[in-house]
Amino acid sequence: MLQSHLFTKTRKETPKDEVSKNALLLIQAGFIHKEMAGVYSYLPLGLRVFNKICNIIREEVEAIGGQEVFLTVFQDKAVWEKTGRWSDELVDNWFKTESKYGGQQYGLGFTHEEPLTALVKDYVQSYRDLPIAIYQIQTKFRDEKRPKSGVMRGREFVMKDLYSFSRTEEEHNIFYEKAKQAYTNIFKRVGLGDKTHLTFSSGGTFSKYSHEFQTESESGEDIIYVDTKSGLAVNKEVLNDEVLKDLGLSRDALIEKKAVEVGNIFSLGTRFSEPFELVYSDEKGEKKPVIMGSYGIGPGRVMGVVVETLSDDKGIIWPASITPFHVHLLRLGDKKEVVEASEKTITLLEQAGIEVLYDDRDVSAGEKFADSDLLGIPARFVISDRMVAEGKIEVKMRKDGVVTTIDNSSLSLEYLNQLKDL
RNA sequence: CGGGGCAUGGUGUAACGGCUAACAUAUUCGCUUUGGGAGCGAACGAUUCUGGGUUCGAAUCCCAGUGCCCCGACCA
Repeated sequence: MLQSHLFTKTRKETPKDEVSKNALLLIQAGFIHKEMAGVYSYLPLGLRVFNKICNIIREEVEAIGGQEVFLTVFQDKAVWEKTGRWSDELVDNWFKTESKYGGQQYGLGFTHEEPLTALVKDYVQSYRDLPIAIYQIQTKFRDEKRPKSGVMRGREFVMKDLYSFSRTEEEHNIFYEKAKQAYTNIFKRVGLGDKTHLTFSSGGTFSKYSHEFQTESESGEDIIYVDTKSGLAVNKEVLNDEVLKDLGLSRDALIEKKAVEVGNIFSLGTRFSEPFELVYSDEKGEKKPVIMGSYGIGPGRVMGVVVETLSDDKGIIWPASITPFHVHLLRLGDKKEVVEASEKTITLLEQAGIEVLYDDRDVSAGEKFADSDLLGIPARFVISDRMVAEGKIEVKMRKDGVVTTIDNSSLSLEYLNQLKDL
């Protein structure tokens, strides 16, 4: 990709109407664009990161049997009245709208338990139809009283929401554990593994606990207590002696941390299957309620947390798994030999399946370096007069700043492949 | 939703109630330059958030609205 053609631009100054690190950097580097408070558009760079996060989620969710669907944003009032959740008293963050012709009311989905349960009822009647796990990656709308922290808490945001439908408690628990593992894998793969803790939180009506995935961050709104030994954590909301005893944790070993909730898994029991009469016939022809669970991750929030957690004072630092490009190749000067060497290297890289952002712009070296640091692509290649004369390429790693020079002719496939997996 | 703050070219800022609203950056053109946001010259770019009011005169003072940020409350 030619940087001169890339639809976006870095800014020298940070926007004045943002304070949070994630929004400051993502806007300054040209990944996102602010539309309104709590509402952000994705530009090409941001979308590439976003899509990579979504694809990692897809891989892990499908590995445990999830099947992707795409439900509607518009919500049917009648469906939500079945659980009572159409009510503005019960749900305070609905956005609702109506047709200016018939006056028909629509809700803009803030979650999708109701419509999906209603939908599944049309397709599940027998024990043979179960278990199933259905997920989507979909825009949600929540009328937050106060959007804040950049992309971390918006009025419009995308969420991966997965719902499981099981025949029995035991079957549900098996899936629940798989989901827990899948989530652990996801956060590890996007580069948040070290700082993300499986956290016990309140469970609601149908189970004692739910589990949150909380990433340590000063920008977080939650307080968690991390057990230094196991890495498990307890949300402050549920921390008491009984809980500690339950979990076999000692108060002395806990460390208080601020954290961001990046994922959450929840046993729903029959909370939704009952009002919708979602039942199946078992082997004996007896009707039984379906046991449900729900599992959410916000890919945009994940992107924000990665920026919060991994950036430095020069800019963003992307993990290779979700970087918009694997390599940022800076061409210094426009001498014929330099251009040729650059293009040759790009061909080689792209043949190895490496995504390259090629800074072909006619701007000063300093500006290219500064932009490169800001954008945060993990490996920076520099091809200049000096390098070409020596038959070399300079490689600098964004993460630790380590600079090496490699022989132009020795770009082995092995070497290149590791750039995709740093 | 309660409290506080802010609103000026695309972006970031300046301007005692008083000249043609200034500077930087970005953008465009020319020349020079190419290893850490380069230099010189020129050009483009604003209904000072909106609506009222005070005043001979308002970016500036007052009122209302809107938007944005922060603190708090809230957060399946």
